[in-house]
Amino acid sequence: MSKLSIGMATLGRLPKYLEFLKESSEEYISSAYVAKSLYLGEVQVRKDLSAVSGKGKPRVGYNREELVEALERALGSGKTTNAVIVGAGKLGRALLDYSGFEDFGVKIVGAFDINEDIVRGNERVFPLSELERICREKKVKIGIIAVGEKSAQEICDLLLSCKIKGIWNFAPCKLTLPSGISIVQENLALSLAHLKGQVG
Amino acid sequence: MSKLSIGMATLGRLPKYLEFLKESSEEYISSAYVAKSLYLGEVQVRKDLSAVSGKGKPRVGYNREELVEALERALGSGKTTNAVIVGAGKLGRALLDYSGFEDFGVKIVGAFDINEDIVRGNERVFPLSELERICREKKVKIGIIAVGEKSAQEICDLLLSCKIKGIWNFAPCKLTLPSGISIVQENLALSLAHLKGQVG
DNA sequence: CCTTTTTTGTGACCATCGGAACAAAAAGGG
DNA sequence: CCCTTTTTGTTCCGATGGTCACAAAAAAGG
Repeated sequence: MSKLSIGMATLGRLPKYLEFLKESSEEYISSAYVAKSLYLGEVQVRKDLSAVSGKGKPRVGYNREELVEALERALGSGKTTNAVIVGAGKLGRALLDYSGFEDFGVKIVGAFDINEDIVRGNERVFPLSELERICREKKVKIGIIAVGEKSAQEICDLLLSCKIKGIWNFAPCKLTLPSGISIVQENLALSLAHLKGQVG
Repeated sequence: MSKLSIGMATLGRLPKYLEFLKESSEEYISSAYVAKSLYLGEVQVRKDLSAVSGKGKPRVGYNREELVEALERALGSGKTTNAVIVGAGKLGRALLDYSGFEDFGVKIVGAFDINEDIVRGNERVFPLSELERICREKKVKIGIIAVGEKSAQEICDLLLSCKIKGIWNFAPCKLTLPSGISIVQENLALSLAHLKGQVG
């Protein structure tokens, strides 16, 4: 059944299903086929798909078109959320170029930086002074912090004053925010540390 | 007690504890104080610390110096693991500049790219043809894939031929590898999608 | 010495996630 | 019409992670 909240792990796989199903041209597709193609478990695929649609036919599989529609609905492809990046250093520009956010219905409207040289050199980078105006005009809901640890809290407060509802923080520090604002703390080093533990 | 394997969630917090404890100058520190300072739960702090040391004194707290030593041991600060980045686009260079890997005892020895302009313009970027030699000389154990989806598998195979033991893959695709090789799949868009679900 | 108080350490519970096993449904063949 | 086969959908189990509650230990004060 289509639940209101889809688990994070499932959500992460939905774009892969969507892409795969769009490329196919079968009328019906089985979970086993999808699983094999994407190197996933069969049960996992069925659970994921049942979370967004639950309309498979035994002995036949899933109707591809129905499934594509259901996936697009779940991913909110129709209802795009706008986001901004603050800090247009290497990380900020990497995120600006990262193609993959659209898969989840998130559009990066631009990056903002205080350094005028960076602003001049990049089409989608704007001066920080325009942050408030653009957030207002584009109804931006998500702010991505890609500045250093020292200015992260300051930028966070600035974003909050722009009526941002969610923060994605790449700076390696804890931010203080009022309740009602969502935050996701990214820690790039963490995955690497885990890998180090495994390779000994 | 000091277990052989520390959970990933715990591991991610250890550098914060270490940094905080190094900055302090108390002889004894309580879990409540650490928790409050780092915005964590008290029990979480105690469980984390007991995973690396387990030497707290009731009514007194943890001996700061002992704890710092235990944390450094757990993070393998003494035993650094070398890593290379393949692909020196914006993401690769952002990772090259990211300070925070050292906290976990991982040293990025350099990035590699096939584009000679990028190689010439960056001191720590080398031509891909030197990958094998440098991996051999520096005993590199971890390879970070920061190239596009199309060449990811090819680069993965190349890294394997350089005796890499672990892969950190930023390309949004599944890689096929032999058993015995560890892989961590990074999905930057996933966190953002989760945030979108919360603010939507 | 004994009680109180503070702090550590751990056991119990809940949520998420993934995999295995199994029940249910639908097509197809005799 | 019934039996087999394929595929879905669900239920159960184990592992991880986080929080609450409580037991255990050690200092402090009478």
